[in-house]
Amino acid sequence: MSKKPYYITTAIAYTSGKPHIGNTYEIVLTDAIARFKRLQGFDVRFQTGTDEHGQKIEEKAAAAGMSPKQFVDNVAGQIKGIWDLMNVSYDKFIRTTDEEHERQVQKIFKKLYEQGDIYKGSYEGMYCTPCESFWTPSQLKDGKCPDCGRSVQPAKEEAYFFRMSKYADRLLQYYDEHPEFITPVSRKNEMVNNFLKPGLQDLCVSRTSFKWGIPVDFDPKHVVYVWLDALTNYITGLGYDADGNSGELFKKYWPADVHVIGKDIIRFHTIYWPIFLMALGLPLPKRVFGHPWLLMGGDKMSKSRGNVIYADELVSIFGVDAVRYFVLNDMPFEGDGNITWELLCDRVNADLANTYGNLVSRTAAMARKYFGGVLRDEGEAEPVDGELKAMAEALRDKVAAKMDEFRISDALGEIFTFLRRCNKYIDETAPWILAKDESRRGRLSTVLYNLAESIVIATSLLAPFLPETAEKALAQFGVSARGYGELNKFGLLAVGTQVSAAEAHLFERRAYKDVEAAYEAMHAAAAPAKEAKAEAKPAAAKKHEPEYPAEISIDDFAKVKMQIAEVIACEKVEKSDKLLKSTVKVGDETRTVVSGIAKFYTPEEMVGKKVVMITNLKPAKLRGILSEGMLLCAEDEAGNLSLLTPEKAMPSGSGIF
RNA sequence: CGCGGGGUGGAGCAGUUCGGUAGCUCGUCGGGCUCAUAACCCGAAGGUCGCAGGUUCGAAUCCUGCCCCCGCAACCA
Repeated sequence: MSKKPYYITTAIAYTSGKPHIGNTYEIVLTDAIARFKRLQGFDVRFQTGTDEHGQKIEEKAAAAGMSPKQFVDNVAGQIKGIWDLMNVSYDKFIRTTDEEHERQVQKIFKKLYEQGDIYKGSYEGMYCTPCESFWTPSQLKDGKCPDCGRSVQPAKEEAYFFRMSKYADRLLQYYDEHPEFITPVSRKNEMVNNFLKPGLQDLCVSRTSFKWGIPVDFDPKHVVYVWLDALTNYITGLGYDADGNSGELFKKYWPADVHVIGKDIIRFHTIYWPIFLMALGLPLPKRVFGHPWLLMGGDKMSKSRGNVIYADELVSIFGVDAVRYFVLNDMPFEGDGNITWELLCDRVNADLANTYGNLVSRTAAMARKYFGGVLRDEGEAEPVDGELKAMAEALRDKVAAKMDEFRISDALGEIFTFLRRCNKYIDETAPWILAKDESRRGRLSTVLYNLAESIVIATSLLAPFLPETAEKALAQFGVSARGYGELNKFGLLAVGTQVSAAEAHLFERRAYKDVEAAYEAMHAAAAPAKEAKAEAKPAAAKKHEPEYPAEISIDDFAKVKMQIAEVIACEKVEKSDKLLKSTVKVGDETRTVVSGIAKFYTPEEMVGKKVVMITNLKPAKLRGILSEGMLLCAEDEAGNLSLLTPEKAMPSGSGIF
């Protein structure tokens, strides 16, 4: 009997930086599903990888003084390192810079072009240079830019487009015939109502404004734009060939059983990707699972700190499986999940250490103490045993049912409900009392056997989620994981099995205080002065990490003209929570500056301040107001801002060197 | 009228599709037990299910309006 193939993928990670715990969640989630499917006997292929092209990477690489390729090699290495750290059992790690992928993307592009699905067109419209925006004639106000009111010029940018509308009906039909295609189903209506019903726009699939991408081979000033490049990884990674010479893997595994992705890119996976596949004449994936996001809880943990948490930091404090457990267990099926240090401690202590770890220790300890570590079963059953056995035998299918719906947290819940039942069984049978009575030795042996057997079953089911721990736990009982086919039967543990003589705790309880201290210690080395206010916002902390070149010349510095400016008037910008519009005097000149400091300064206190301003910055419009410069601020880790002011009174207009 | 998600005992969540005694974990309090990682077991307190209307014999669940929070977007020169 040959195993049924099961192809599962994650979205490929964008190589613009180190992935945080939220990104890591997706891969762990997918890994748990993949491992569970393997346990169930499927021939699983699990693919993940990195998305490495695009303007943003081109820019980041330049800022870091590297070539784009060096840059992505470095980040892809980091990402792979974290996936490996998390014990992710992927079969293929694809990179969009892989030669074979690039070659196939070019072929696919050409094929779609030749069959008329892709056509050459252009963005067209009236262009406002300062705003860097295109406008349609109907958007213009009196023939001028609706934002800044200045004149616009007709402009055009050449690009290739994909004819989406042609396939819309077929796609809707596919949705109808495959109600499970979009999971959770609630997202389906969103797609239909927002994108399909109003009529699909053609999708731009090439760019000329940057170079770091896969060139269109018959028109090399274009590079293939992200989605056609990224999405096709799912087939190129299997050896798909656009000329019809696809490899064995592709024949075996395509179409995918499930694409696991973040809910933000559901649209691309449930509209554009199926349509690309239709155009290529390929079957569509069976399912797309859009999981929610993991958010860093608002600063609920005492003194706040920067909010971005990385998987490797968590692992160094809690261990791999505790982190896996947390993200798998605490992520709701639909709504976004929260992560806080307190919740993490809570989970590790209550579930992993107390319920599970302690159950394993106390069972093993009793086996050692009462029977020298040998598990026997003298068959003295009592009615209490029945409930335990029935629950154990039903567990496998309950877990599987939850897993089929991707309800990971519920699946774990089933296992832990059973583990709690095991703890209760110990109370009901009170082995320490049986041990005092020589005539109850037989009963005692049966109780311990039942416990060990229950642990083996539960642990075997836990293995896809906590692979390392499961191995350790089973080793305690001198056995290896039980096959799926036997997991619904109670009583298969061999009599005479020897429990390991060494005591071992699966998980240690963690005090919140200690965890906090450990985290601080870890950061003390990297960032000495880290103190934050409760208002710290993750975005603020993250955004201000410009990647500076190692050094610049004095000429670079000389380009920036900074002067003292005096604020003579200031008001809040309407409909903005961050912006203040200031009128400043620089020498004899009066200028308007818009600054994102409303959270830290009131308009009243701004007036009269002498501040440092960049006066030769290209003007830009913010909220429709032209800002003619920039006020310099210092920003701490928490995102708190402080304006820079001269230390002694200086006249406005003074230069700064 | 930008888009979306959410408001259920102190905390985190389930339940809302197809209305019918409000459920789980943690925490708190009380009790039990001692094999075990101050663990485990039992019991209790604690909820106007955001607000206001409506439909209904009956609404957390359906309808209408409103309030609040959070993402995204806009925007932080």
